[in-house]
Amino acid sequence: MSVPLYQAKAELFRTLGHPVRIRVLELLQDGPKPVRDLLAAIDVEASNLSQQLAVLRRAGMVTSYRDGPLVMYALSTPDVADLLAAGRRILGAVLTDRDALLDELRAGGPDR
Amino acid sequence: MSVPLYQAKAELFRTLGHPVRIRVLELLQDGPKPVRDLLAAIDVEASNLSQQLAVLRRAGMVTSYRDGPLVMYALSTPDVADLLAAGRRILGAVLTDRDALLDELRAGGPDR
DNA sequence: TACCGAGTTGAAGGATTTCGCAAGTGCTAA
DNA sequence: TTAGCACTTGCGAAATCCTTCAACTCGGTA
Repeated sequence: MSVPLYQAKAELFRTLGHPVRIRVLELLQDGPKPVRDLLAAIDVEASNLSQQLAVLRRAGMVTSYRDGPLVMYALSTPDVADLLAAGRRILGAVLTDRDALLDELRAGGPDR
Repeated sequence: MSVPLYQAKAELFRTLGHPVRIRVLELLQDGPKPVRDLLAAIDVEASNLSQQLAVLRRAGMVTSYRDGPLVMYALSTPDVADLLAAGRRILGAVLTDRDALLDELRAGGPDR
């Protein structure tokens, strides 16, 4: 195979590995939105947002189309929302584990 | 919360954004494994693997313990497997879309 | 036509990551 | 104690990513 599967997977996840891109995807979960709205919600420069949108477009995670004077973006497949949800679940699991460890340390662990 | 949620999410996904780390997690889905085995399966230098394992450890996605002369690694939570599965699903959706486009573009010989 | 708002693109820089080598730690057996 | 396997860590060099600025395209409107 030309691009090993595990490399394609890594690229997929790396695409999500940026705060602005995550926020865009989360905002688009509620339906298509114009760049205007994303820009108003995210606090980032227009050109920067545009660059991040381009990354998401190249990765095939969003699609865009023009609606009069506005450019609209939408998730290319609802599966993206599943992935975000799975991420939320893990984040919960991992963070509680870490907090448990922190609490253990703070309480004065078995060895010091 | 000290770190905004969307940033924590981005870090989580970025952790998965590396071929070696993806392979490690997939191999660990079948149960704990010593570094030896990972090394034999992945084709990467020992020091490099060690560094990627350290990244996964810091992110809280795997745990390690020593068993005699070997160091064992395991997924810290089975939720990680869910995330990988979700990734696989999206990859399917996104790649078929893209392949359809590619086929449309080239109508010709196999290369790359 | 000229102009303006909405987005995009290209390029430069600075910041992060990644990689391989060399050196170091831990455990076990001789 | 010495040797040796199993890993890990420190550290530059190279590759990659992120951000910003300036310039550009596209629609709508006067």
